[in-house]
Amino acid sequence: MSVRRTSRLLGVIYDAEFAPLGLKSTQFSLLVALSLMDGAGIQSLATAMQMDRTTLTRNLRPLQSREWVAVGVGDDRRSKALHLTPKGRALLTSAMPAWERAQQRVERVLGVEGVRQLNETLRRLEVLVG
Amino acid sequence: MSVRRTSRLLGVIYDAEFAPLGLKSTQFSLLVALSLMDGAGIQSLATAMQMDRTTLTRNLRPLQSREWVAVGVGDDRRSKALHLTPKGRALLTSAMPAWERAQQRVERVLGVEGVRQLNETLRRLEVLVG
DNA sequence: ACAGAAAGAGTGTATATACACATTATGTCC
DNA sequence: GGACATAATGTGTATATACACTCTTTCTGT
Repeated sequence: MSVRRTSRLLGVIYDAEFAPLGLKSTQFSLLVALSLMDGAGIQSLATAMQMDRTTLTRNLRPLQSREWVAVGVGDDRRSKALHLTPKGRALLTSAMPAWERAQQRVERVLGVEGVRQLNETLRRLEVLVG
Repeated sequence: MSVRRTSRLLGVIYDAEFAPLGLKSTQFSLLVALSLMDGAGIQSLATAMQMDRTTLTRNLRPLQSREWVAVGVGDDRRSKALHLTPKGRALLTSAMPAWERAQQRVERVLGVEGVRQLNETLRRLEVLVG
């Protein structure tokens, strides 16, 4: 349960930096992923982010209504083609400093080695779940 | 975001063990806390678990409807007195082996040292927020 | 004793998460 | 080329999370 609690606490740290932009940490990570996978469908993006497909569908909604993300029809008409809008790209750019600040707050406490260990732990757990 | 993903992954691991009991990992941790703080009010339990008061209020609902937790009026009539029911206590007992199994699955992957490091990392992050 | 501050808790609203089931488009096998 | 499997998504439902606002009860200063 410690991890769960920590997840909540970290959410607070990042959200505090993002709040002035009307952005949440989960939304930020989604926008980052999208900037790296422009045109991707829902399933492939969900897989890349290791989150449930239906969760992603719903997380996209606030991003659509704020016009940060555009959802088109894919070549395969079953699928969607997700794109950052210019507005979304601009927001992401302006959010980077906030992200940096939060990141540095965490790194100052854990140290570079601590962050590395955390990621190593995460990788091992991923094996466990598949 | 690593911590957030780790939190989700661990949730999956524990929930898989608890599922046959109709129990979720968040609910388990709430029942454990309550077994240690019988008669506590909402604010004090929320503080102990480092979660938002209003979140706790709502997390109690499914536990009440399943009759695992009873909510009475406190001496101070503004406050509530939270208690595990006999049914809740029995469930908690029967859930312990499932918790052990999940715990061991994690330990087998991370090692005792890995688990120690993870807890150390989490402790440091708490300082950052708390 | 009474007015106002403060404490304990609930509700409205919005987001995040995921399982089971439904829908629609595509591919495959005779 | 049509029946059937499969793939990409969406929806219904339930839980988890938290901020802003409200309500009720208790305390406190005079």
